[in-house]
Amino acid sequence: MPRSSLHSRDEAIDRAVRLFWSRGYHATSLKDIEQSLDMRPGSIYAAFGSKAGLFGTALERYSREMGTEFAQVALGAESPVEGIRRYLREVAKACAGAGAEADWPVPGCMLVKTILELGDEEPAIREQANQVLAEVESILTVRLGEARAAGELRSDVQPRRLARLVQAQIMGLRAFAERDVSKRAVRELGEDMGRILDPYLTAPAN
Amino acid sequence: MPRSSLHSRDEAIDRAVRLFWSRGYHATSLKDIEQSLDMRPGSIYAAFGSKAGLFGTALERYSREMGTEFAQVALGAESPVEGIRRYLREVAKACAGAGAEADWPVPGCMLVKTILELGDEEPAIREQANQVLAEVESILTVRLGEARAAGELRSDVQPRRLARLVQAQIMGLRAFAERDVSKRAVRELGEDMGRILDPYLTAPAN
DNA sequence: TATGGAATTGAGCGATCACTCAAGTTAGGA
DNA sequence: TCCTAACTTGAGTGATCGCTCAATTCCATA
Repeated sequence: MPRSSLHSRDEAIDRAVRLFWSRGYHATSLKDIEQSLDMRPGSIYAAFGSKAGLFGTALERYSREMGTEFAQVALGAESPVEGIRRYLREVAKACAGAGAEADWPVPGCMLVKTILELGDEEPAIREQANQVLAEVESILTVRLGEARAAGELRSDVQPRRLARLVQAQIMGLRAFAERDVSKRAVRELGEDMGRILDPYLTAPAN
Repeated sequence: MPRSSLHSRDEAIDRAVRLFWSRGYHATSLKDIEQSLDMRPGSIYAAFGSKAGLFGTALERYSREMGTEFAQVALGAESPVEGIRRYLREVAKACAGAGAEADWPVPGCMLVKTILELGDEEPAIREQANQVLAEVESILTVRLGEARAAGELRSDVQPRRLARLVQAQIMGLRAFAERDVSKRAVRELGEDMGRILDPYLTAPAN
């Protein structure tokens, strides 16, 4: 009976991700959103409820995509630790190539940008980002626990603690890449961060 | 002949630092500034020109204070590398204790928050933050060069490259500390980041 | 003590903010 | 071929944005 939707919700969310990811929450106006999604205020609010609602939906999509990307890169490696190293290299590459036309509009992680930008305002969104970052820590913890069980990591390694160190590497790498710095420097940094894991290995590296 | 100023410019800038540091650029309104500095719009604009001007002045003050803090902590140590390690520990401690009443209102670095928040908008401010971050890299490079010259670091260490790794540690540590995570986790992270330097030392670390 | 002038005030500027809703559009079912 | 209901539209809401400026205050000097 009804009229069908003109816009694909999927594509709208994708565009919102790029928009909020690059500009952040406050600097993105509804005018920007109307233009980028090619939707008028009424449709936007019918579909997403509010600006904060759209941001939350976009953040959820971003988290899922980043999770998939990590799984693809890391699980394709011959070992958990090598998977993390590969991921750091891939992140560095994506950071170095970031731009409007690229996969990543900016190097910085949208989750980190969110918890840095939103303090006490919009606590629901902040909590959402915190939740995802906690999940990332747990995923890394599991992978590193497997690595220890497999004998790749020293038996005295604390998986959760090392997971936090790894997560902080990713945060640091992506924040560093927002500087006005050469692509080479970013790739070298990704490489050096991978080597941080060496002292945690049972066997001496390479 | 004229009327003397009621407000201390110094104190006004200090308050602006805390305000912008915690809330960021966009989320801080002139209403907030009026309240925090106890100044009316006219006085604010007479003294600082614009909101962006005040932010720039605050960013400059922040940078100087952070530079002083690093110098005090790092130069008091027995060696350059030990100085950096001490600084990472001190940063972790400050992050863990951050809050409205503390020295640091939030853990995140104002310079990093700035380059993450401001993209193409306000390019002058972004450039200012970039400049300071480049100076920090250079300061670390010099210190690490001295460490290599003194035989503390292996002769094949590239000071600039290691400096970038260290800077990314600080960025990562302070970004991580914005998560809803225990103080203990933050302090452990600072400790673990200090140990990253071990493989770069000439003498085996204990 | 009178006064020149810097410092301060605060009402209010136009612009933009996130958001609403009545009216218009359009496809599917009867 | 209507009718109906979901979808879209865009002018317009009050609030708030960064900012201006004429009027006022009050100290340092003459």
